[in-house]
Amino acid sequence: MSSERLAELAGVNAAKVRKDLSYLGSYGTRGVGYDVEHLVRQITQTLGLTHDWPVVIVGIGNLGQALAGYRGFGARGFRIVALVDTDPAKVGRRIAGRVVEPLSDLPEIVTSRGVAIGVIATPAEAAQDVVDRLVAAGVRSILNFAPAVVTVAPDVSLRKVDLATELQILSFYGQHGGEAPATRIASHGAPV
Amino acid sequence: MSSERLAELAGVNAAKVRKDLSYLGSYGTRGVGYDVEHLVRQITQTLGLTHDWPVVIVGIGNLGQALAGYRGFGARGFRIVALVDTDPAKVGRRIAGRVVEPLSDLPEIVTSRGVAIGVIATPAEAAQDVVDRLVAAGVRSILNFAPAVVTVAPDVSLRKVDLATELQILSFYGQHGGEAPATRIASHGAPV
DNA sequence: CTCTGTGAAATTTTTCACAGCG
DNA sequence: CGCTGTGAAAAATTTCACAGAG
Repeated sequence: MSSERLAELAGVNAAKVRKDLSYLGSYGTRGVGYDVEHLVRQITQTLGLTHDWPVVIVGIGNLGQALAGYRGFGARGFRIVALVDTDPAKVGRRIAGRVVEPLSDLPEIVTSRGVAIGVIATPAEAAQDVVDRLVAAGVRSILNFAPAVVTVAPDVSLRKVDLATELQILSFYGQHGGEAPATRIASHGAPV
Repeated sequence: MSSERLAELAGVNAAKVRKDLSYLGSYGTRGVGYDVEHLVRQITQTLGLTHDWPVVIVGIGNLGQALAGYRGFGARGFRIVALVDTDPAKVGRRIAGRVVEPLSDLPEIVTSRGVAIGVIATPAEAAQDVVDRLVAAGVRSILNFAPAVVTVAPDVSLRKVDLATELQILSFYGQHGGEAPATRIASHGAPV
C-alpha cells in the first residue's frame, strides 16, 4: 500500500506518513509501497505493544464496569488483573469475569500481580486518595477518568481523560460554524 | 494571580500563558497579574460555554450509563436531552433520571429537542449505522467512544475517544523508562 | 519594582520536491 | 515508471527578553 493511500485513510499528508514511517527504518519498497502486515509488526514492536501490561481499575461504578468490559484492551496487551472498590456492597461481586476486591488489598495486589498501570474511575472526591495509594504501592503510570485535579510526584506518569473536554471541542466547532475540522482521534493527529 | 503562578499550576511556560491569554484581549494588570474571576468569564465567553448544547447518548450499556451520570457535563453547558438504545429490554427503563427511548425515534428526538451533539456509546458493530442515522437526522457534531472506525461527510465534526490509546501512551513512557512526561490532560497540552 | 503584552528568536512540526531504488 | 526516503523550505508553535504600564 502506498503512502498516498495510507495518508488518505489516515486523513493526513502523504509526506508525513513517509517521514513518520522512516523513523521506524526503511520498511517500504520503492515503486511499490509498504507491506501493511510488516508495518503493523514493526509499529507494534517499536511502541512496545508486545509487552503485557497488568492493569488495575479502581472504582467499579458504571465507568469502571464499562472499562472492565471494554474490548480491545486485551488485544493491545493490557490485561486487567484486578477490579478494586471501597463499597462493601460491590466487593465480592463478579464483574466482567473478575471478583471485585477491597481497596485495602491494593498493596498486596500491586505487588503480587505486578500491576503496571492504575486506572482511576472513582468519584472526584476519592481520586487523590486512590492515586496516593497506587503510588505508595509502587504504580508509576496512572490514567485518571475522575473529574478531579490530582497531583503526583514527578517520576509518576499521570494522564487525565476529561470527557467534557471532548464535548467542548465539538461544541466549539459547532459554534464557530464554518468548516468541520479534519476528523480526529482524541489526543492525536491520527484519524478516526 | 501572575502568569508565573498560572503557568506553574498549568505545568507550562509563563510566556505561553501570557501569549495565549493575550489573544482574548488585554485582561491582565501590569505589575499585578490577572483577575482570575474575570479571566474565567472571558474564556467561558470566548469558548462558547455560555451556550446550551443538547446532547443525545446512543447506546445505554455501561459506558452510556456512565456518560449519562457523568458530572460536569451540566456545569459546562451540555444538557443530556435523550438516551437512546435499540434493546427492547432497555427502552423504557429509567437511567440517571431519563427514560431510554428507541433508536427509531431518533429523527423526532433530534428535531424536537434541537440535539446538537450525538455521543456514540454502542458496540463497534453498531457505530457506523448510528452515526449515519444521527447525520441523517441533522446532527453535525459526533463524539465516538465505540472502538470502530466510522466515516462521515466532510461537513460533520467527528471525534473519537479511544480508551486503549490512552493506556498505550502511558505504557510507552513506562517502557521507555526515563522521565515521566509532563502531566497531561488527554487531547491537550493543558495540565491535570 | 513587578508583571504584562508582544516583537523577535528559537524550536518543532509539517510540507515540498526530488534524487534514486526496485 | 511509481513511489520511497529525506534534505531543505515553509509553517506553526513555543520561548526569550524587554519596553513600558500600573
